[in-house]
Amino acid sequence: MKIRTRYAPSPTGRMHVGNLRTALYAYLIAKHEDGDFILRIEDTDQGRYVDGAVDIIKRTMEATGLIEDEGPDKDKGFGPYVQSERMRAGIYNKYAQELIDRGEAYRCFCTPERLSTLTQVVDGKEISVYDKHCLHLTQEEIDRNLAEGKPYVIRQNNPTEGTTTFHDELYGDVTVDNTELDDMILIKSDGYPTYNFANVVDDHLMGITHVVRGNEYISSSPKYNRLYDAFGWDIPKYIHCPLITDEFHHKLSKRSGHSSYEDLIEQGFLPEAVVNFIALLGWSPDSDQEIFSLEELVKIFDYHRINKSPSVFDYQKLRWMNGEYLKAMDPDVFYEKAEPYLRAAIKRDLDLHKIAEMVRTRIEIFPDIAEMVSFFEEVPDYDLSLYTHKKMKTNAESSLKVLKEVLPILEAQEDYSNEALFAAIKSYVQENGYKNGYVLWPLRIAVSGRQTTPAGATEILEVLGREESVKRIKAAIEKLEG
RNA sequence: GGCCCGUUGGUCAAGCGGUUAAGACGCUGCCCUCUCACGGCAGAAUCAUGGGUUCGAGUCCCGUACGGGUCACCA
Repeated sequence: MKIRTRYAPSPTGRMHVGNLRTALYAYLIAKHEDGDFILRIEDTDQGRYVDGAVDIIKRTMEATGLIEDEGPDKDKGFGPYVQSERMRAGIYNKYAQELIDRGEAYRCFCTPERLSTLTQVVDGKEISVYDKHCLHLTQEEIDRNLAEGKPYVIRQNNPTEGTTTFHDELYGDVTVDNTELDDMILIKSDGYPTYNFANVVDDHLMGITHVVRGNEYISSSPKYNRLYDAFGWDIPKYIHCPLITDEFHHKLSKRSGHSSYEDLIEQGFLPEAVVNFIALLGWSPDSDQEIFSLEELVKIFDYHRINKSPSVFDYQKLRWMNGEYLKAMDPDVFYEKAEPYLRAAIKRDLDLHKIAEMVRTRIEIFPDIAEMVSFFEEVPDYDLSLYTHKKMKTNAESSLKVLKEVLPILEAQEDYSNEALFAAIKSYVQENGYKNGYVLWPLRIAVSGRQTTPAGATEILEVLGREESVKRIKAAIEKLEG
C-alpha cells in the first residue's frame, strides 16, 4: 500500500521549529517510500486564527522544499483540504451523528457554569473531568433542549471500565485505564469540530497511513483509537516525535528567540542548513555523515531511528552547520547572498567580490559580515598598544620606524596585487634581516586598526588600493608620533 | 495530584548482552600561517541511582530520583 502522510498545522502564526521538524519527518517518511505527502489546514479554532498564517505555512514549505503532493491548492480528490471548508460541507456533523446513533457519542447541554464546578486545581493546574451528566438525559429532555435552541456540544462516550491500548511505532504499546479517558468534545457549540475529532475523521477520509505528530498527543491517542474502533475504521500507524527543548530543557518557546523557522531566517540562517539541522535533532543516520541535502535525507531516512528522548536545540551547532553550507556554496551564489550585507557595511568603491571571499571561511551567518569588514570603510579609533606584539617582537616604536620605511616603497609600487605587494615587502624584510611579522603586523594594524582581520596585510592593501593605503599609513605614522 | 513518556560527555548522538563506549558541536593544546579563520593532529569530558537476571549489563526486569508531556468548547 502506498504510504500517505500529512502535515496538519493550525494557521496561528509563525512556524515553530518543532512543527517544522514534524512536517519534515512526515515528508521524509512518505518520500522515502515514494508515497504522498499531504498538507491539511486545521483552522477549526476561529479564535486563534491569524490572518496570513496560511501563507506563512505555504511559503515555509516552499522554501524548505517540503512540497506537498496534495493540499489546498492541489486537490487530488480528497478535498477540501481546509477543515473549515470541510465543516461547511457537513462532513463532521455527519460522522458525529453516526456516532450518536451508535451510542458512541452524545449531546451535552451543560453550561460553562456547571462545567466549572467540575474543575479542581492541582499544583496550580486546572483539571476537569466530565461526569457524563448529559449521557443520562432522556430523549424527551434532549428534544426539549433542542427545541429551545439550547447550545450543546457532542461528546465522545468512553467506557469507564477496562483498558485501552494503542501502538506507536517508536514507543511500542501504551496501555491506559479507561477511567483516564475523558468524554472529550467532538463538536463544539459553534458547530466546529475539535482537533480530536476532525483529525481522526480527516486522516481516515484522506487515507493517511502514517500519522506523524508531536509527543504531546501521545496521551490522547487511546481516545483516538476508540474513535477509529467506534467507526470500524483501520487504525493508522502512529509515529510520535520527541520534543525539542531550549537549553534549560523546557519546551522551545518564543522567549528563546529562535523558536520559529522565520526567526531563524531573519537571523541569517539558510533554509537548507535549518532543515539539515532539525533533521538531526531527534534522528540520526547509520553513518557519521552530518551534512545532508533534502534529497539525501529522502534516500536514507528511516523513521525507526527516530529518538524517543527530547533534544536540546543547540544554537551553536546550528551556527557551525550554517557555516559549513557557506563554505560549500558556489562562489557566485555566495556573493549574491553576501552582497547586501557587504554593501550595508561598505560604501567605498572596493572589490566586494574579493572581500566576500575573505569572510567566507570566517563567518557562520551573513550578519557576521558587518562587524568583520567595517574597517574597510573606516579605520576605527584604536589603541597604540595594538602595535605591541610579543611574538612578532613589535611595539609602537619599532612600528613607527617600519611604517616610515615601508611608506615610500608602497608609494612607488606600481603593481598593487597581493602577490606583488607581498614580494615587495618580503624583499624589504630580507634586506633588513627582519622577520615577516615584524613588518606585516604593524602594517596590518595601520591599515585596519584591528587586532584581527579577515585577511593579511597585503591582501588588505590590495583591496584598499594605493591611494587609500598610503593615506592610512600616513595617518598611522602621525598617530604614532602624536 | 492521576496517568503516560523519557534519562549515554555541557549539547546532538552511535550503541541493541562481551567495544579501548563511535562520530559531531563546543572547549583546550599543537601544526599550518602575513593576524584571525579554514584545514590537519592531539586531548579533557558520558552510560542518573539502587536492586535483580546473567559467566558477563549502557544494553534485559523491578524500584527510586530527576526531567518532560497530558488531564480545555487549543491544537
